[in-house]
Amino acid sequence: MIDLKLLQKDFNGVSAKLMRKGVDAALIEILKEKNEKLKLAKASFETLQADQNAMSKEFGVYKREGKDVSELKAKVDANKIKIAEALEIQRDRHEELETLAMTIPNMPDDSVPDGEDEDDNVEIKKVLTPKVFSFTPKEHWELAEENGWIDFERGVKLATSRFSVSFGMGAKLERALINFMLNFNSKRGFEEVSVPALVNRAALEGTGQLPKFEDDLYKMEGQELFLIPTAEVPVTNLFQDEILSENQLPIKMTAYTSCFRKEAGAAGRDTRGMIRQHQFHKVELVTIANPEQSEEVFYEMVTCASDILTTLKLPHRLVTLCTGDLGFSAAYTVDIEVWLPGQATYREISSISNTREFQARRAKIRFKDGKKNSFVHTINGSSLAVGRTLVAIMENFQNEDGSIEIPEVLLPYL
RNA sequence: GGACAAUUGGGAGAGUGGUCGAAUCCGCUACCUUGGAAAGGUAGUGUAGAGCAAUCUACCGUGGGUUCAAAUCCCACAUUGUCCA
Repeated sequence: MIDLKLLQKDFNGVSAKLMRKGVDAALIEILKEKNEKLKLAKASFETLQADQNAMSKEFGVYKREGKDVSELKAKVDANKIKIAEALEIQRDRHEELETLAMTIPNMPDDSVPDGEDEDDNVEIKKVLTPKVFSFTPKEHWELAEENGWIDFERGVKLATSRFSVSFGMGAKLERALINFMLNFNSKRGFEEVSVPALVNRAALEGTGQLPKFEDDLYKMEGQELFLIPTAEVPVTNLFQDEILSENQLPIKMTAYTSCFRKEAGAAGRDTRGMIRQHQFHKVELVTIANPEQSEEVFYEMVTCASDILTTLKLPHRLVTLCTGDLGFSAAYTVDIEVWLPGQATYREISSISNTREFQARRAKIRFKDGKKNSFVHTINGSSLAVGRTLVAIMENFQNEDGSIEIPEVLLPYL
């Protein structure tokens, strides 16, 4: 959530940053007004309540001394009505403010380039050179079917479109990749955690998926539980409402989970193959950090994800997301895009974001910062989407006859 | 599914309708003591909001209610535990 105190203090600065992310200027103005109105409402309620408390104390004294309380009671009763009214107003205003504030995205960092969409993202560097094929490389769905690794029709039969089934080596490779990545991350100091795939509303509000993006989440019938769209949600919220001690930080974690997304806004995109599925496997990295560490940890995580691809010998590039492509909670994001020869293009395989205090403020994750409590920074990133990694392996390591070389580092896991 | 019990600050744990933001112990922090440490001693130590400040407001699982006044009484819900099916 946006820092309302900062908004009051530096309205122009904050609104300039939010406007870069496409937030309507009028909305920011309204937010500020609502915040001021709430403060006023609170102040008048608190004054009345203070009077009430004082009179109540006096009441006790009167009783003890055996004095007549009827006059005092009349006063107190009258005040009570005012308090009820003031409380009502305060509640309404609080709710109004909250409703609006929760839909305002994080402020982009100054270093984030301006831009409309992914075409305006800025390449940082390329790692490994794509191999030149002596034949026309096939797309992964062809290879997957030829090798009997993935069955798209049967996925549809079992569920609906955008579901698939892996068989044999396809399934083994998925499992191998998951284990390989988790081990890789562990060696880099990320503790492995295993978390629920269903979470409640508070968790999703904490990381910013709710209230704005409910349409993209699968919700349980008759229960306030949702399937997680990413492990970022349960892992980050592990520390919801906690005050950590400074020496616990940074808390570096890695988790494998299935992820579930309705892909509501992606109708017609990537309809073939397993690039965009409703359910997919992902190994995630999450760090809860001291603000002083967060930038360093962020790059550590980017490097970690990139190194996994390098170890797998998969060519990829790093790009900085522009304002238009930046997610709701992120202050800045680096995407890693893997080379897909079949499509002759780089496709997103990982996304690492520093949300700074944004999620911490929502989820109330703080730490003892000397005498006072401060919000931590939260950084999350995919240590690779498993399905897309499998796609990359298929397309990059295909032979002319349609067979596929298995990356050496995965052999021990098969 | 049913019966009963519990839910208090970082942890343990007390709490009479008003003097309770809450005893006590542990922990933690600072200081004293020491050559240094331990032990011991002294003081401090929940969170959030408003205010220059004094100070004020809210919070004892969650949400309601009774009352001038609720951690304390009532109701509902949640969670945990024990017992029964």
